[in-house]
Amino acid sequence: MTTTSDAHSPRYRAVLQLLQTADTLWNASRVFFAPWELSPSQFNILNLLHLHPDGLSQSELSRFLIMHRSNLTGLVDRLEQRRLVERQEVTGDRRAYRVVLTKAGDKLVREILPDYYAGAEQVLADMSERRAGELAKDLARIAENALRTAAELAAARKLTHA
Amino acid sequence: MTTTSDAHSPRYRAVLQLLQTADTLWNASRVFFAPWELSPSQFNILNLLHLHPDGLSQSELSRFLIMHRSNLTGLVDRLEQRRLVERQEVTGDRRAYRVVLTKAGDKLVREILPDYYAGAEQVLADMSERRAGELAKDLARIAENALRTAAELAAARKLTHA
DNA sequence: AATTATATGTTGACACAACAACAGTCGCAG
DNA sequence: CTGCGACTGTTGTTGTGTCAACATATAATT
Repeated sequence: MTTTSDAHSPRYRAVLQLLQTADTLWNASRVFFAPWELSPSQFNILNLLHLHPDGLSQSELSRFLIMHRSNLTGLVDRLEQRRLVERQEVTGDRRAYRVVLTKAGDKLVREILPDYYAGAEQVLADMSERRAGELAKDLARIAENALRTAAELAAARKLTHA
Repeated sequence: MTTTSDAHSPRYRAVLQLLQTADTLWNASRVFFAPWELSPSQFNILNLLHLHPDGLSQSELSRFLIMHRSNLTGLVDRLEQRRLVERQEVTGDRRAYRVVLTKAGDKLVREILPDYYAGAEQVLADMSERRAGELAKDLARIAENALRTAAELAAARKLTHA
C-alpha cells in the first residue's frame, strides 16, 4: 500500500498504485453511503439484487461478490433485520433461500443509484470514454493474470509439499 | 464489485473493474504470503520497516498504510509476539514507540522480497513498461479525484445539515 | 435402491478495519 | 508554572472477511 514513491520498476509501481487507488475509492464510497447507513458491501448486495428481481441464493451472491459463503449469512442477516431484504424459501430445494429485495429495499436502491452512477462518472470525468474502456480492459487482464498466477503458485506448492 | 458485464457507461464499468481487480490482486497476495503465515497487511508493515531501518512510530505507520492508529496496536502486537518486530522506547517522548524490525524480521523480509517483486512483475508481464507507467499515472489521478469528490461531499453535507 | 459425492447455509475461531472514548504525555501561551 | 490544546497509543464495539467443520439436503454412481 505504501504511498507509492519508491525507486522501482514501473510495473511494480503500477501494482501498488492499483491497490492504493482501489482502497481510496472504496473509502470514498464508504463516505458516499454513510447517510443511508449502508456499508459498501451492503450496497453491493442491494444493487445486485436490484438487477435480479427474482432474487439470488446466498451462494450465487457469494460468487458474484467474490467472497466466502459464510460471510453472506451475517451480511444478509443485517439487511434482513432492516427489512431491506427477505429470505424466501425455494420450492423444490430445502437447502437454499432466495434473497429478494423488499419494497423498501427496492425504493432505497432506486433512490441511491442515480447519485451513485454520477459519482462514479465524476471520478473518471477527466478521462475520455475511449480511454476508460481501455483502462477497464487492461484491468481485466491484470485480474486474469493474478488469478492464474495464484493458481499456479498453489499448484506448485501442493506438488513440492506432497 | 458485480462481475462487470452489465450494460453501462465505460467509466462506470472501469470503476467496478478497478475495484474487482484490486480485490483479486489482494487475494492473490494472500495466497502468496500464506507459506510464511503473513497477512498482506502484516507484510506491508514489515516491508515499510525494511525501508526505514531506524523504525517508525505507530502513528507514522498508520499514515503510510492509510489506516486508523488503533489498528496498528493489534497488528504490531501480533508481529511482536512472533519476534519479527520490536517496540523500542523513544528517549524524550514517553508516549511514542519506535517500531523496528528484529534480525529475524529483516531476514524474513529479505527472503520474501525478490519473489514478491517477481510476482508483481509477472502480473503485468504482458504490458509494456511504458504502458504500465501510464496506467499508474491514470490510477493516481483517479485516486486524487476520489479523494476530492469525497471531501466535497462531506463538506456539502455539513452545510445542509447545520 | 443404497452409497457416495456435491451443494447450501450456519457456526465458531480468528484477523482486520473503522470509529469513539480514554489516559498519559508533550508544548506552548499566558 | 499553570492550564489548554494537540498528539500517542490503548480499549471496546461493530462490521467485514477468511477458513474449517458441521448438518442437511440434493445429485450422481454403481
